[in-house]
Amino acid sequence: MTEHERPAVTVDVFALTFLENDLRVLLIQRARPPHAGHWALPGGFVEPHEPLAKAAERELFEETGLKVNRLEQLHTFGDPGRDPRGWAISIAFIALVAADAARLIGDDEEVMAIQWHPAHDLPPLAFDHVQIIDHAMQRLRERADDLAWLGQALPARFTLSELQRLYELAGGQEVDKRNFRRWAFAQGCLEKTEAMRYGDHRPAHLYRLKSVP
Amino acid sequence: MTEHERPAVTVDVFALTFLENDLRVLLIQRARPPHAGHWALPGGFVEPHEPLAKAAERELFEETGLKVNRLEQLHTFGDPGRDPRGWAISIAFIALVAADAARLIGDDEEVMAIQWHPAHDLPPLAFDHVQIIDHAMQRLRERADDLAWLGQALPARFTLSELQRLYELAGGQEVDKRNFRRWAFAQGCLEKTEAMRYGDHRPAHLYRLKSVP
DNA sequence: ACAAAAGTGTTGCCCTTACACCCATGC
DNA sequence: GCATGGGTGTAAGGGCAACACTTTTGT
Repeated sequence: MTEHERPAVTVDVFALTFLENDLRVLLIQRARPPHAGHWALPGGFVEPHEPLAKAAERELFEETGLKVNRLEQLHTFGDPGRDPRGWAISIAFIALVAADAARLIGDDEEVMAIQWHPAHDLPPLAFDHVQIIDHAMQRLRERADDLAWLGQALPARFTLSELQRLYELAGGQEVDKRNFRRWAFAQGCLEKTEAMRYGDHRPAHLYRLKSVP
Repeated sequence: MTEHERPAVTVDVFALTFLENDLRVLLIQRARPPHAGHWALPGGFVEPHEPLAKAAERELFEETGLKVNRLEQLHTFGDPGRDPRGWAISIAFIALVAADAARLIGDDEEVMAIQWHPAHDLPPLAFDHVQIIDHAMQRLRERADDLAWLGQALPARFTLSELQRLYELAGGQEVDKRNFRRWAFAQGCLEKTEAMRYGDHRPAHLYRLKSVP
């Protein structure tokens, strides 16, 4: 097995949240070449004998301070030329996270800045990360009606209007309010809380996801 | 980038067909260690700067003589210990192929035998290939009602009963004949041919998939 | 009082499901 | 002529989509 040339192997993480009424992607600004100054998905080299999901979890935490439980494998990218340093393949993961739980304090010299970027207004990206994000948004569309999964992008408590807006952005189409509410309740993963959200107008009931062990 | 230890990177192909009224998986018998004598999915090392799908296509052809156009990426496996030779990750692909188009004449000294194995009666397998097959069968269940995709496992012309049997095996549940036919036609990917299949009993009309460019 | 978001039911339609008998051929 | 798989239609029920007005708060 030693006779074969080997590629560098990395993991990249597409982390998505719902913040300020919009879908946002977690990006870091690279401090060093290649692509110094450009924005990129958090990620890095897999360590020897490290499970891939663990590597993704670790890199995400090192670079952004974000701790995530459920990473889902998305796709593996290995096209020639995707990394200017040479032959490299990357396993991409997708995670939905609550933005309020995130401090975003990285501990990595290679990172200049960390930011939740609006998913539909992205800066120029390093490597082939545009492709990775395309795949991820596609996956999001396909799984939008898995409410228990989608809801992970929301804070612990949220209004039904927020949930609906998230659902519409993820799925790529608008839906009727009453139909949505009926459908959402029927999914059986919502729990009404006593709390209300007070704001500009009529207060809204807050809901949370039923914890699924 | 040179300072990192690198894993061996391979591809494996789960090729499925519908043969003798049953789902069958293409397996090769390994001629050399590790796991000499055991059956395994076709696959092998990715060559430097080779696109992953190309590598899978090439390895499948070298080991089994099977040419396949549409390989779909399935999942990437990288758990420690999955290869006794050391750190290795594998990108698994899934392909549905018509068995009649397959000659199964490999050109590889490492392969002792090639066979379409009944998917529900598999021999002991090398590496973590049981896991890969589990994932693949899961994917099959999820996509069973994509008829244009599923139909690739059939020969160029087939009867509706064959299609239904394939559908039931893939999806894991039986369906009513009349309902299935109505639904299958409604998918819009079937074309009736003039030909009939003559056999033990009343002849059956043959259908084919509409070619999707 | 008015602007703005929260909240709430009913109806029609289509799609899905359940279900049973005749037909054409080989032996 | 009989055994075997091929082939066909209908009716009832459930789920989905369309649709508008009242309520509650902030200003």
